[in-house]
Amino acid sequence: MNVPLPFDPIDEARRNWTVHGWGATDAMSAATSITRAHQIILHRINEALRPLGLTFSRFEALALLHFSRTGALPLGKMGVRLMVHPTSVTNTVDRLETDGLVERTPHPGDRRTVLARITPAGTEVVVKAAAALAEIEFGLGVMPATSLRAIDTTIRDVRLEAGDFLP
Amino acid sequence: MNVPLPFDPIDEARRNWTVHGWGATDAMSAATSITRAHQIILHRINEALRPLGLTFSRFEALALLHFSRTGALPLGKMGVRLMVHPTSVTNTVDRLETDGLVERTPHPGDRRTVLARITPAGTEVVVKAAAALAEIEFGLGVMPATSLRAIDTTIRDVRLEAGDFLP
DNA sequence: CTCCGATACTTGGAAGTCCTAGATTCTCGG
DNA sequence: CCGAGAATCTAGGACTTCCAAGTATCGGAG
Repeated sequence: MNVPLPFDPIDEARRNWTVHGWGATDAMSAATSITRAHQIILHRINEALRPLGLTFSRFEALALLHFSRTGALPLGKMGVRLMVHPTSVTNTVDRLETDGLVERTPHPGDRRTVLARITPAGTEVVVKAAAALAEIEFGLGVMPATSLRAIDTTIRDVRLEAGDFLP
Repeated sequence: MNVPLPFDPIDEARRNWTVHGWGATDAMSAATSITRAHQIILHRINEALRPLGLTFSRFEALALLHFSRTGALPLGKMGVRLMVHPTSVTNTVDRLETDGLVERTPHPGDRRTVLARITPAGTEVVVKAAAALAEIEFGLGVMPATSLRAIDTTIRDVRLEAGDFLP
């Protein structure tokens, strides 16, 4: 399988970065860590969802619809809420529709807008998927609750500064 | 442009998650935050590298070669050090080679192995790119040094548990 | 010395993300 | 009321990542 390195590759990068005088070492290290963390948890999450025929992004879209009052939302609004590009939503909804978990319906009153509506099959799957993800704790089982909260709080500043939402 | 939401979408997800009794709310929140943070910094980094004709993954590969004693490494070793799949390295080196920033050379003594060697053009570009990234602080300029360190330390546990390296 | 499993890389395919560029449809100011 | 600009979605392309399979090579067991 995957043999672990005898040293931490990010520590090694820090050393090299410092030796070469490239600056912003802490930021480099944090950015690399976040990238790797994303990779690890995404892999674990998708592994847990595979038996259900879902991926993380499709699950997120499905959960958003499930949470909505009427079970339907305009694609554009979904993109904003999920913080992804509009074309990604089109792609995601395409797949979900192919699998019968969502259906597109016209918006009454605005013919530009398309609504995605979760189907009964979609509801059934999203509930199972949520249980599967809670089971593996989103791949973050080793992290104590205080660390999880700390990550949240710290990253909130970045999201805020990036203009995701108002204070 | 991108109008900020009047509320934090991750907070909203926490509420929904809790109301539905889906469990592991803190883990869900942290996983979503990490995903979003990755998205934000990757976008900023690639923006800063675009004028140089690089992407983040290509920069990482180039920097690794630049740091190596001889300027050349087997592709397999690069994959382990960069913590990505072997086929991703093949892809990345393909692009870098097309742009004349690295060249493939045979390994003396093992004909299975292919070495990627950084070229003078590659060296020139990677130094400029490092300066550009330090300039924008890897998209993490808002984060104080203590937060950057905290992120690092916390995520180290996840990477360790994922088998990235030995303690 | 030969054979067969392990290693190293590449190919082809599936997913996801984003961007640029259309085609519709709505809205509001003149 | 009508036309220009804004808003909404889709199409096509670039990029990354991964997986599954295939080819070539090495190296140790018998």
